[in-house]
Amino acid sequence: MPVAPEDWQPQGVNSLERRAWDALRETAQNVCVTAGAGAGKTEFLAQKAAYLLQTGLCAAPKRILAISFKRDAAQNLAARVRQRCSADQARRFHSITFDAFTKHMLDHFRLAIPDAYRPPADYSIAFPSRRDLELFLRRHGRPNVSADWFERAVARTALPLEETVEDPRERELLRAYWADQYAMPDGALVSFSMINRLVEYMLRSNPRIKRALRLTYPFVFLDEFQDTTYAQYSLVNAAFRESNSVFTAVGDDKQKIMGWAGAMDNAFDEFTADFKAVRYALLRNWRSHEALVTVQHVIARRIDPDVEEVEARGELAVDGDTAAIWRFDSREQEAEQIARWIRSEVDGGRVAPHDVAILVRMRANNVEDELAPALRNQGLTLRNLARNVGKIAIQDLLAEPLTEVLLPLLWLGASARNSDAWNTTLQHLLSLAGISPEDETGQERLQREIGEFSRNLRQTMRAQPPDPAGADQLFAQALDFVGVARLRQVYPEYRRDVDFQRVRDGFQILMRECAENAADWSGVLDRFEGKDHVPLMTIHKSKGLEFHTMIFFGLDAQTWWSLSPDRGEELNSFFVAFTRARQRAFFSYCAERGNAIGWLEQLLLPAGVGKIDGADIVAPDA
DNA sequence: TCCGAAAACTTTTTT
DNA sequence: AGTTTTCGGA
Repeated sequence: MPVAPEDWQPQGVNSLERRAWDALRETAQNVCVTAGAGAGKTEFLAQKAAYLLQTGLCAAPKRILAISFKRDAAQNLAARVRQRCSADQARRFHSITFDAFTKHMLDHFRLAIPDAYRPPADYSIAFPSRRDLELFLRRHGRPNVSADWFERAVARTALPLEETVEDPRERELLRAYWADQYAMPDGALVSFSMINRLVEYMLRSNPRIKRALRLTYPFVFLDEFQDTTYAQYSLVNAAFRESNSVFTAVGDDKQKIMGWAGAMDNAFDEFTADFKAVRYALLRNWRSHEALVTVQHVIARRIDPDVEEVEARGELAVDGDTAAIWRFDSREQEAEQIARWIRSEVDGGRVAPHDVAILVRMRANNVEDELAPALRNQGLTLRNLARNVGKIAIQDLLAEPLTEVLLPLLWLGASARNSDAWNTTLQHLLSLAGISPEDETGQERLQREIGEFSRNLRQTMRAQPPDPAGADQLFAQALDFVGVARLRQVYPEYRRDVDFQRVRDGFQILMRECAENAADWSGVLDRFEGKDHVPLMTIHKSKGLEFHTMIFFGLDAQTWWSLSPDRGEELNSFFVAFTRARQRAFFSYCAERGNAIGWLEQLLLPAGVGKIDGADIVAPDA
């Protein structure tokens, strides 16, 4: 039974701020919501979805389409809506990545693509490397064309090329590229840029499909809107411009750090103009406490002089400095003192190692070499999330479906009565085996199988103390139980051998590493997940995350060569780093590498950020 | 094999 | 802007 809109109350939270409430109830016009760091962007979208679904404003069979860029963002949003709504309602909330959405459209309406550009049904997804593009350009006698430029040209140029490209040489080159990709020896290879162009073309040339899409989705959410590329925006235009579908675009211009990768310069302004959107800015920060928010505001104002002040809703829960610049003489001292500081914080019971994130601007691998030994001396482990195990980064591996399936399964062996692991495993295997929630005998059979398997696993683990060979054995056992063939059938990203092997090898390598000198198997799995490790990552990877304490490593002019007061995006990435902190934000630099950035210091020091001699952050014999 | 110059690279997601 | 890799000539 739908709730009347005026009676609807937010689900699972006490209240919404005034602006969020207004933006939520705006269902007749497009809205553009600026949600700064910690403003509760995902929560806002989940509440708006609940509002639309529960009031019948979006009544069955109509659906909400929510588009995110990253898989985890799409999954988080979907999970929150599932918590807030009935299963029936949540089923009409489609939270999906941009690329998954376009690929579904392509697969569903492939036959509607005009002959000249229609890919074969059995195409594979390509991730063309710079090298691939250079090889193509060389093959076609255009070695002087830059691969970067060409990549963007493919992404930017609308189809059909015969009508949209004026320069005949450029047209011929792009046409040759499409032809080449379709005629690869192992079958057609299509990149997501190409899929985007195909779907945009398909929608432009098929008013009926466009109409059906618009009728299916009267409400569309766009997450992290500041990172939209021109190609994605043109697809949104082709699909929904001047339609009755109502948009809710959410993001923060101050956190735009993907411009170099093709994000639009001014996505919010263009969207506001093209879609006649009403703008709202959320004014609360639920993540950080007041002292940090005050400093954040100083940086925010430098990015955008018109930015409104934000109300801090985080609670201060630490003594002493909450923001400071740490100055060191040498690299050695910098690494050693930071390690000792973390050690003393952990010993003092103020943080766990994984609450302290070390952020860098770039080259996390080099920083790992510098910091890891110093941390090891203090009995701490640094986890560089960008590090490759085999051919995959640890951070990516942890988000892979293979990991999501295998890890809970292994936990069943390593810990007794782990109900979380049991439920997750059951869910995964039910869907892998295609057993429906109504099929009780099927469910029971599967539960018995899982029970038997976990007993076997526990036996193996008891018989075999952790070591790399044992890790291999357990991994093989778990993978065998799940079934490689079934896994690869259900997850299309594993269809090609190279793609599956990359993930499988990465898992095996990391598990083997974690099994070395571990006390027991649950310790191995803890390590695998990064429990009690100090995370190290780039600012870009930290986007969307939060940490109790953030240490930014390398606030020197050398690391930030391109940072100047008027180079917007670099200041944005500094802002992103700062706003990851719930309680404390520290910035380190050392004289050996270069001075701290003068103008940035001048910005931070009057805002109450102290400059501290690195020798003083923790006593030498502490 | 060595040297110096030139070029490349840095920040990344996606089934 | 600085570091690393590649390349050409000896």
